[in-house]
This record gives sequence, structure tokens and C-alpha cells, in this order.
Amino acid sequence: MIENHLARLRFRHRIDADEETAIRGMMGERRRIAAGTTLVRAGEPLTRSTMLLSGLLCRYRDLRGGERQISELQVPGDFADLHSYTLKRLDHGILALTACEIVEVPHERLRAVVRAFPRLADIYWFSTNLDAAIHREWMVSLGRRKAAARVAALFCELQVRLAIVGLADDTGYALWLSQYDLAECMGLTSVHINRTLRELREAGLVTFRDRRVQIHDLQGLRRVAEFDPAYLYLGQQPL
Amino acid sequence: MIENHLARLRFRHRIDADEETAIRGMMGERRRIAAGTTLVRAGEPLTRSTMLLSGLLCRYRDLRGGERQISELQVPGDFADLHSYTLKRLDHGILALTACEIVEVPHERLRAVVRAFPRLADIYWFSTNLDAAIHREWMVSLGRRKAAARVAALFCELQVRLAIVGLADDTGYALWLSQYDLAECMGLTSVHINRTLRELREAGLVTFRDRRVQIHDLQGLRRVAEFDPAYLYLGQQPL
DNA sequence: CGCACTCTTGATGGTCATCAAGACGGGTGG
DNA sequence: CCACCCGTCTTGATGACCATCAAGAGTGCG
Repeated sequence: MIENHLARLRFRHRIDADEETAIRGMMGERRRIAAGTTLVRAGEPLTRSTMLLSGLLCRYRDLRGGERQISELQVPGDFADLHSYTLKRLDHGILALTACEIVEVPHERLRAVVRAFPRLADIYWFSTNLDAAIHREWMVSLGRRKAAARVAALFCELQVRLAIVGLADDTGYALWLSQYDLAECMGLTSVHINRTLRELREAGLVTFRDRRVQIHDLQGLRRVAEFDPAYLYLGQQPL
Repeated sequence: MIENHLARLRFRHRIDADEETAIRGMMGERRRIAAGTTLVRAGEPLTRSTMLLSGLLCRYRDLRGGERQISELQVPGDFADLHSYTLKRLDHGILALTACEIVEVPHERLRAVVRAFPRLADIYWFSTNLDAAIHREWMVSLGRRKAAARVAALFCELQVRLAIVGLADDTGYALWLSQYDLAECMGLTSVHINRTLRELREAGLVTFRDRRVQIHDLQGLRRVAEFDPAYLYLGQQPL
């Protein structure tokens, strides 16, 4: 059930049998939620974190004019809101972009585990710091990259993150997003995303069609994006 | 010496005498560094974190074309790179924007403290999660706010963060940045920052001159920015 | 005193937003 | 079963916002 999560952790850290048992023991109720469900509203008190088993979640914030900024995409094996363990409430909402399977982890159990296994405390602390590193990379995109490089950078990031849990290879991956969703990630409009996708496709780099990212030229895509996976802290492991 | 840091922690958490002693005991070598010093280069292995006593630091990343994106500003009392405790190396550089006083905290000592005081582990974990919340707010600026709102949001954020350590009030604060630096924070050019500052000044909201943010109308500034300090997790404490 | 940095303003152009309209496909109800 | 509707994709036309290029003034420092 949480094999994705363990794969993701083991990609960067050693997890021994006791620790694995403790992690499995934290898992609470398993649920299915429909696409479009708001999992967490900004500001509401939280006493549990949510782990994603399958599907796609996002963190987002809205401005009064209705403009939405998505600040991160969560892929299977990711915690959606591990940071709520220390923050108690969130500065952003969490939304299911597709139908999802999730597991809830009560903060109480998480606390018991990180108290009993200090290495797991460091590992989960690392995990939230990795989210922040992804935030910084998106800031570079939003602040300094042009549209084509932004989209290319996003596709490159997701290729790596999904490959870690076996959901992508060098030729592409399923990505159940609309062009409208991509626009909300990258600070653009869906109209401009559409033109940018055409540009990337005509350049022979990548095709996004039928909810699938088809990568024609991974090296070229990474060059356009100036993508360096260092910010994903992959360690020495081969994909 | 680290009174700013304790003030910042106590603004959001209870810290008892034992914990304070432990925190003080972590502090290592104190140093002065000149403006423009690169404190940490992206990717280099780190075995210590750095706390800022006075001055201004930033986290930044450069693209090949020379464009720089600053992803966060550090004010006195902040750790510059507490996250390096779990990450071991950083995905970004750290630069002194002004002359600074800093204290180094060896990771070994930090580890001993968070092992001995699990509540401090949670509190420092919270602290890095707060950095991530600030990142998300900047993403909203970079992705969705127009220039005037971006600059206003930055000035509002710094007003709150500096007020916590006694370096700002409702009328303003010292901010030792050039318009060029502001541009690198907000994903704009210094030319456009200059025009935007004029616009905010002529609207009677704020004047940035002689390295000082003079706030004429804090409520108005917050309205323009759509600033809601919730993302700074202030708790119930009055400023 | 000269040099480097910063600030300021003008002129022009590029990137992306906005508005609009049509095509396409999947799902639903008559 | 087909008409209809809604969400999504696509493309064109126009314009806003911000970048770029350029030049001059002010300031601090060696």
C-alpha cells in the first residue's frame, strides 16, 4: 500500500526493518476522493497529515481576483502536508486534481514515531526541506524563466519525481492535468500554455496530449529548461 | 548575542530555561563578514548552519544568462541555512547583502540538542517549514501579482518579520537594499522597480529612500498587496 | 578628482494577457 | 440514439505590462 512512499524514502535514505514497521504503523484510514475535492482549506486546524497513494494533488493559493497560484504538485508516495505536523494549520489549500487514493496519518502517531526513531525525524524533516527546495526551483521559473523554459522545467521535474516511484521513464509519463492546471502552476494563462506547448512540440522536444507527457528529446528538454536535478537531492542512486 | 533569535522563537513558541541554555550552548564561532561575501556556494558540503545576528542575507540562484532569483531574505535572528542540517548541501547560494555578524552552529551540536530536547526539534522543524511558507507567498507574488503588489507584499512581509525582532514599527524600518536587489527578489528589472516605487510613493503608500522603508499608510499598503500575515504563523501575540 | 555604483527618466519592443470564436470529444438526459 | 452541454483545446487580434537600451544626474569612496 505505501510501497511508493517507502521507495521514495529509500531512494535517498537507508530505512531498516524496525523503521519500516514504525512507518507502516503510522498509517491510518485509507480513503478514495474524487477529482476536484478540496482536501484541506487554508487555515483550518489539522491533527493529521495526508499521504498520497495514487493520483495527483496540488497546493494552491487564490487571490481576490480569482487568480490561482499552484505552489507544488504531489505525486504518489508524497506527503501532501507533512508540514502541517509542525504548522498545525496551512497557509494554502490542498486540492485533488484527479481521483486519488490517500492515507491519513494522525499527528499523534507521527510524533510517537519521530520520538522513538530520531533518524526518521531527520528523514521526515529532510522531506519537508525537499519541498522547500522544489518551491525555490519554481520561484526561479516564475521569476526568471520564459514560458517555454518554465514548462520544460516542470516536465523535467515531474519526469524525475515520477521515475523514482516507477511512474515515468525517459520517454514520458502519464500526467492527468489540463492546460489550465499547467497555467496555474507556471504563472501563465492557459492560452499561452497552449502556444508554448505547440512551440515545444514543433521544436521536437515534448508532446503533451491525451494526459500524457511524451518526451522526444530529454537532453534537449533539459537544456531548454536549464534543468539541473541537484535540487531534488537524488544522492548517488541511478534512476 | 542571540537575543534576536530567542525573541523570534518566543514569538511563536514557549521556550523554557533548560531549552534556552541548550540553544545558547549550540552557538559556535562568531564572525563578521563584509557586504557581498558569498557565505555558501550551491552544492558545497556543509557541516554547520549559520545564524544571522545583524545585517541582511539572501538565498539566491543564478541562471546561465546571468539572471538571478533571490528566493528569501534573512533578517537578524533567522537561521540562514538551518535546512542544511538535513540537506547536507544546498541547492542555492547564500550571500551577504550588507556587512553582517553571524554565528556558526555545528550540525553535531544541533543534533545533540534536538535529540535531547524533542520539543526543540519540532520548533526548529517548524522554522524551516516557515521558510517554505514564505517561499509559497513569494511564488504567489512572482506568478500572479503585478509589480506594485509584489513590492508592496515584500515591504509588508519585512515589516512584520523585522517588527518581531524590534527592528521595525508601523511607520517603517531600515532596509539596506538597492533597487537592483529588490528586482532580483521580485522577478523584475531594476528599471521597473524604480517606476513601481515611484507609483507607490505617489499613491501615498510608501517611500523607499536612503535605505529606509517609510510607510505612510500601512493599511493601504496591505490592501494593494492583498497581504494577509497568516502565512507568517504569528500566533496570538501582539506585535 | 575620478571612478563605480545607484538612481532616474525616456523611447522602443517583446512577452504574455485578454477577448473572442470555433472545433472537438465525452457525458447526460430527453 | 441523438441532441445538447460543458469542459478543453486551438487560433487570431489586440493591448497591457514589463524588458531592454540608452543617457544623464547624484553620491560615496579611494
